[in-house]
Amino acid sequence: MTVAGKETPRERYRAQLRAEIKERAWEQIAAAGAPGLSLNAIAKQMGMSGPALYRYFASRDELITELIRDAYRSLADTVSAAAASGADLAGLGRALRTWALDDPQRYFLIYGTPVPGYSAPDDVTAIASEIMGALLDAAQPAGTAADTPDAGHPDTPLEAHLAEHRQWAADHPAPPAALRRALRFWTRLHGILSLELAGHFTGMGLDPAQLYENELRHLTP
Amino acid sequence: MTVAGKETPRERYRAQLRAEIKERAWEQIAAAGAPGLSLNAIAKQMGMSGPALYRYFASRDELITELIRDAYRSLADTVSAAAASGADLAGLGRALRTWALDDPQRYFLIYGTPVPGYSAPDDVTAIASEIMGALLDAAQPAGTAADTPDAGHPDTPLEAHLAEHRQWAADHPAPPAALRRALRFWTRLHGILSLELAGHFTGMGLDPAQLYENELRHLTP
DNA sequence: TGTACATCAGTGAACGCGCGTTCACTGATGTAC
DNA sequence: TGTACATCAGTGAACGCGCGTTCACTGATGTAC
Repeated sequence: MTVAGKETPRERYRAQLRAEIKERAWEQIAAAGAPGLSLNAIAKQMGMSGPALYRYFASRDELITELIRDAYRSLADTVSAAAASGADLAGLGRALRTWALDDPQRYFLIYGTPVPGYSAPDDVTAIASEIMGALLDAAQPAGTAADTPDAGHPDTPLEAHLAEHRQWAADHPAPPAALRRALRFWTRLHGILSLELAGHFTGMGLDPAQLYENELRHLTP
Repeated sequence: MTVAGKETPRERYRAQLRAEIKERAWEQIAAAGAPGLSLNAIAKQMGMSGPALYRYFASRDELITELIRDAYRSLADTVSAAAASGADLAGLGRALRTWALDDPQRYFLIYGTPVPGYSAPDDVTAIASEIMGALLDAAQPAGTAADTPDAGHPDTPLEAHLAEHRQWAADHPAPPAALRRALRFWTRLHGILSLELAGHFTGMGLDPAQLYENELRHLTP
């Protein structure tokens, strides 16, 4: 960071202000959810007039799109960092939960209720498969059949399906069993996590941490 | 239905119009998501003026609250009906998916991104535990230790936790293993389902139905 | 069966608000000679 | 080092819009005698 290089003071200031706008945007989203995001409200909170923000973002939609991108990026970095530090699947799972609890609305911006008309920018699919790639790296060593002769051969219809469509993991060359493991890891943890973040377990009097840890312990099969 | 009884024509008309307002509300939610729900827009679509709706709902919030209640009720009825017709856990799972696919935004109104300030009305927790009760009924016969002498004794910390806090299932007297099974059933299927409804699998080129069926097949452990 | 009254559905005007966005303009900051 | 010009951040007024909600009122429907 702080490469400075060709960065003029004006560019630095621009980047700084863009960053502050995003920060305030995240605060607003945390306080009222993404649909309540308002450029005018952000401007007011920053002590400037509404139209001023249009120097930094072409429209409200562009700002939201950027926030979504940043959310994906942040999650990918978190997962990759955990994987790089030698964490196993369970470790990645804990990193995921920590990241989600850190800002629930950021999690929901990625995995929450979709807005019927809107669809995420194309380039986030690349980041999404980067995330799945990190999961696959961690799923592989412990993969059920990773070191058996048949490692590359699917033994269930689902594994066959997954092996045929590998775009979601940027054509990662993991054995089918690992593909299945990684995907199941993701869907199961998302199940508990999204219910936790929405407060459903609290309403039921249950401890989400215990449910989550228990699910982590049963990832192998 | 059609009990008529003491129902005056005026009451009948009122009930009918209330129902039509709700129908239009669901259409709007399906088209633009819950945050885009507007009383004025509903009125316009029904060919009447905005203020007219205030004869039927005290406020926008009251309408939404009612829709949430109806969504819970509809899901509870669906699950109960499946259970009553002798479906096993997998059968309930398929009923759940059918119900969700029938109106994704209705599913998200219950299980989707929470609005930071808002909390669901108190009485829906009763319906929520009715749902869990139906799951437990179906989870019990096939419960791992349902007919062993130790049926009532938890054999994991999680089962102990679940057995101590049974409010979420209206104090249903199921053995701990069944509690764990039912809860896991719910969180895992919700994981796949919510990702499917949000379109994440489509973006990945995967077939949600196969993932779902595969997960259903692995519910026993 | 007919009249007098009460109930209630629906209207139209109005209030106050906040939204996204555009536009012409001021004033400060940087660049070129 | 100083002047002339271009760049660009930010302002304030304005546009058009839709929102939730209130209020006084009209007109139809039901009720009581």
